[in-house]
Formats: sequence, structure tokens, C-alpha cells
Amino acid sequence: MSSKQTAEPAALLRQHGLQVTAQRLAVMKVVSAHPHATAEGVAEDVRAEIGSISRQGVYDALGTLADNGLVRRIQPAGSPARFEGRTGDNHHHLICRDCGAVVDVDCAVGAAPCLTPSDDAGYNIDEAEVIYWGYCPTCTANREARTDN
Amino acid sequence: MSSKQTAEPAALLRQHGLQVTAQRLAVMKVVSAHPHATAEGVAEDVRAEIGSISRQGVYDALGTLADNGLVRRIQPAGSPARFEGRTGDNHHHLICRDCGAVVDVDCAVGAAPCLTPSDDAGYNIDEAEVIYWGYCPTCTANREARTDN
DNA sequence: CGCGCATCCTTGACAAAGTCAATTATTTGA
DNA sequence: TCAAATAATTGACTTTGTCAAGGATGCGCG
Repeated sequence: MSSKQTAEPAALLRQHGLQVTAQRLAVMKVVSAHPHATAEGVAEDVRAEIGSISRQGVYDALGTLADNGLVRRIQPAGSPARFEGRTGDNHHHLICRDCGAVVDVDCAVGAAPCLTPSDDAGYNIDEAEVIYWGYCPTCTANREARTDN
Repeated sequence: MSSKQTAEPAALLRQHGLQVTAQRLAVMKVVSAHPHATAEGVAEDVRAEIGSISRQGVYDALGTLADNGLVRRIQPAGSPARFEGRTGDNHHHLICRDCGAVVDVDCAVGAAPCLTPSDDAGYNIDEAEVIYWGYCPTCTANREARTDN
């Protein structure tokens, strides 16, 4: 019990030299409980958690956590930014063009092969972000129904 | 000379059942001349080309062209949408976290392997978008200079 | 060549997402 | 407990993009 739980939120913050505040703890909790939430969604859930938080507080906490790798920010076209707690495991996302649903997928080819493009143009690459676009089962069914017409 | 050039902009528009207008022609020209331009940048260049265009005209033209596959829209996090003329060749992008510079790269593993995630969750996938994040040569140098301090 | 209809463009108001800057509050080490 | 450093709140502002109504243009047809 006295051992360091790496998942202990307060300890994680301290490990990164960050102060421990109710806002940050609540944001961390919400993000891991509801992956792929938007900033707005996080704000709502945080308010349910600790009563209130300012918009700026949410952006600030999410930004700080993202800068320190405690949270990952993804920004699909046509949708506000979304946040999730899974970091550092090289997983990617599958997004529905119709309803915007986001699902996690592990990297297609294994560990981190995506980190080796055919020509890096001299860039110093540190991440490969992959988004698979398509239609989720529900929306696929809707579209087929329409086509069969 | 009289043969159909598939790259003939006006013909391309007609092939897709679209009217040929000065605005669309100018937008197409600008997008292929300046890949990765933002909507704002396209608007400026189009004005230099044909005198004037409304903001809505630019968005409308870009949207219509994108819907018809004549232009590709990419939307990197932390940056407005960008547009390019290269379509259908499964190439990806390399973006600098500092200066936002965008560079094309061919698909890392070949044709379209990205279209086969390890688990498609029942989704009907039609595109895989890959963004490599890192630092361009110039910004890498700047950062190292700062670190060597 | 000119008419009419469909399509397109312009205009101006509006909305969403996020940022900036100044002030106030909280955390935390001494 | 105190003071300095760090965070949070507040409210105005910016950027990027959309909506809706009306005028202008492209283009098939006679």
C-alpha cells in the first residue's frame, strides 16, 4: 500500500514538477474516465466533480498535462480537440465521418513503424499520428439502407 | 494540342458536373501552385489572380472541389485547414511542431497498408491519414542551440 | 443571339473554439 | 505561519468557419 502507484494522479503531477490542485486532479480523472472527450465535455464533467471550473482553467490544465505527456490531445478535422489518458503506447484512432465516434486501435504494423517515413526531409520526427476515416457500423447500415432504396 | 489534357481545369470541373467559374479556376490554380495553403492564403492569392473573391466564395469553392476529389483538405492540430492539389496518391504529411511547415512524404510501407488496422471495430474504413510530427531542420537547429547553452 | 433556370457568388450577421492579459487565490518550501 | 512561485478566474478578444438571403453568372435551348 505504501508502494508508489504510478497511476497515483497527485504523484504523477509532482513527478513532473507541477503543483497539485483540485482542478488538475479532476481533469485527470475525467479524461481517463471518458476518453476522447472534448474540452467542453471535460469542463462539464469536472464541474460535476468539484463544483466549478473556468473555461480557461480547463484549457490550462489540459495544455499543461498534454505538455507533460500525462494526457494526449487529438484533433480530428471537423471536430474540436479531444483528450485521452492513454499515452505512450502508440495507438491510433478510427473516426466515423458521420457521427464522429472515436475508437482506439493499436498500431497496424506493430510497435512504431510509422515512425519511419520513406523520406524524412531532414525532419526530427517524434510521433506519427494515424487517423482511419470511415463509417461506424451504425452509420454504415444507415447509408446502405438509403442506397438500397 | 487539341487533345484532352486531363489536367485541364475547366474540363475537370465539367467532368464532375460543376459549372466553370473564374473563382473556381483561380482557386484550382492557386492550390496547385501553392500546396498546403490555408483558406486565408488561397483567398489572398486568388485576389491577386482575379481581383477579388469573398471569403465565403473561397470556402465554397474549396469545399466543392474537395467533395469532388479535385482538392484534398488536411487539418493539422493547432493550425487552420490546408489544401493541396495532389489527390488519390496516398501520400502523407510531415509537420513541424514549431513553425508549422508541411512537407509531403510518400506512404511509409508502400501502397495503402495503412488501410488495414489491426482491428477495424466493424468500421467501414475508406482512408488512412498519417501525420508525422517533429521539427524541421531549421527549428531542430534552433532548439539544439538553446539546449547547448 | 438572347431567354430562363439552375447554379454560384457576395454580403453581413453569427457561432464555435480557443487565446490573452490582468487580477485574485492557492500551493508549498522555509 | 509567511512569502514567493505557481495556478485559477474573469472578461474581452481573435481566429476560423458557417448560415441565410438576395443578386449575379454560366450555359443549355430555342
